[in-house]
Amino acid sequence: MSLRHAILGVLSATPMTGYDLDRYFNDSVGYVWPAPQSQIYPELRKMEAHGLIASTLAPRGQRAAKRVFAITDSGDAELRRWMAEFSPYPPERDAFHLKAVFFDMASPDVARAQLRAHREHYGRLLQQWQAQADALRVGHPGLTLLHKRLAGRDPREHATILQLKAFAYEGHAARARAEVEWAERGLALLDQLEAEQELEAEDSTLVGGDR
Amino acid sequence: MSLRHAILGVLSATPMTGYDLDRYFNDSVGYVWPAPQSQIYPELRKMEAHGLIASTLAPRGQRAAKRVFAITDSGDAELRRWMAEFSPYPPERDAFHLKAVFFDMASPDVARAQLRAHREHYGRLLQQWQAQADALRVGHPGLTLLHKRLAGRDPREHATILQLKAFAYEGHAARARAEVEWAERGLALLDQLEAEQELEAEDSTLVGGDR
DNA sequence: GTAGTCATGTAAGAGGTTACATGATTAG
DNA sequence: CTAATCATGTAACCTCTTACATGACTAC
Repeated sequence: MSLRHAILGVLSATPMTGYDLDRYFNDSVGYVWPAPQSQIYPELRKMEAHGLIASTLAPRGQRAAKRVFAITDSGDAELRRWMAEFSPYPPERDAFHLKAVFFDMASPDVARAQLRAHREHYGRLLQQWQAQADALRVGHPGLTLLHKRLAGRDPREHATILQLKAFAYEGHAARARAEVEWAERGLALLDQLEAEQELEAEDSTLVGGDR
Repeated sequence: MSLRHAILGVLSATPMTGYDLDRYFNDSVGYVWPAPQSQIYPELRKMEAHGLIASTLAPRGQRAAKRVFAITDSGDAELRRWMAEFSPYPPERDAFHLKAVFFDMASPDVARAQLRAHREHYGRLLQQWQAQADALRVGHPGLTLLHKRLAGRDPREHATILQLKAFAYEGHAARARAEVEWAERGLALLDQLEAEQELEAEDSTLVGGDR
């Protein structure tokens, strides 16, 4: 049910169409819950049926219309209930870490290539998340949604809200940094293990008496 | 398809029944890909149909039999192909981090309780993973599956294999540690923000001239 | 006019969760 | 004998992915 709460959270800042939500979740830098529109539109209709959100038709050009969704009191209550609830943690399942468990089945070069790709991948994510957090800390967001959210709150709260949002992004950044550092330790380990192997090979040559 | 490769990886150490795999994935400390038996048994049959594994019936007591699965050459090739392949990364989707994005919607006490629970959860995981990695580094595994795996390998490789397995567990530990540290930074931030709020409240009282 | 964006949907299928169901074997 | 473990399955349901489909609007 996390998509539902992600939508409630976003709509708590401002009303939006399904299309806007799709762009926010998947295109914008601040995406926090990636979801395809094939999931978003049906979920919006379910949420409206449950009374968590309400839609109005807004004109779009001359003939067309678009459906704008706004959070209801019931939706706001559900968001707050979820915030206070201790949600169960899903099992830790990570395809790359699974692969790492079997690195001894592959050549060092294969393992090295995998770890390099892993480092690059999380390096990119780290940059993104950290930039996002930094932008919030120094207070020049450039984020329209955040501005709308702040507009509905007491100005004395603004600094606190920015700090908390930055903290959330730093959580993603911290994870990414842990992956980068782990991959780097792995690359160093592979070098070390290969150097040891070569030493052993030399030793056995000497013991064998071939020289 | 990660369950498939998790199974191939485990069966590359020794043949097993579906029940053994279920226990390894879900009960043992070294679990790397949690999966219920309702997924394991059908997957085993599919894999056998594809020739990746082969089963033989082994006697069990007097009347019953059990089906023991062993990896085939084709399964071994598939495992190696997957090891060298660069698998796409799934989108980052984390329910707790989503919740953190909306901490400004909740009271500091609610956020604090959430972060404490988060710290405890990952603290437990960290202990588990780190203990696992440490046991491997000092070389007293106590893991039957690992012993079976080593039995099929050149003794000169044993130290290397143990180092690589320990490295894999450290990856999980590193993630857990990042979560614990992030949660602690969050708790400190909440204290700081609340202290600032109180100062502001005092200031406005003074300005208001009520004292 | 046409390309790109805005806007909203449907359908098939993979992977995962939870619950139900059954029966043999072993340990006490 | 009884409880726990061994062993193997089915069924319903949910989430997410990928692909297909349609049409209006806007900028050039």
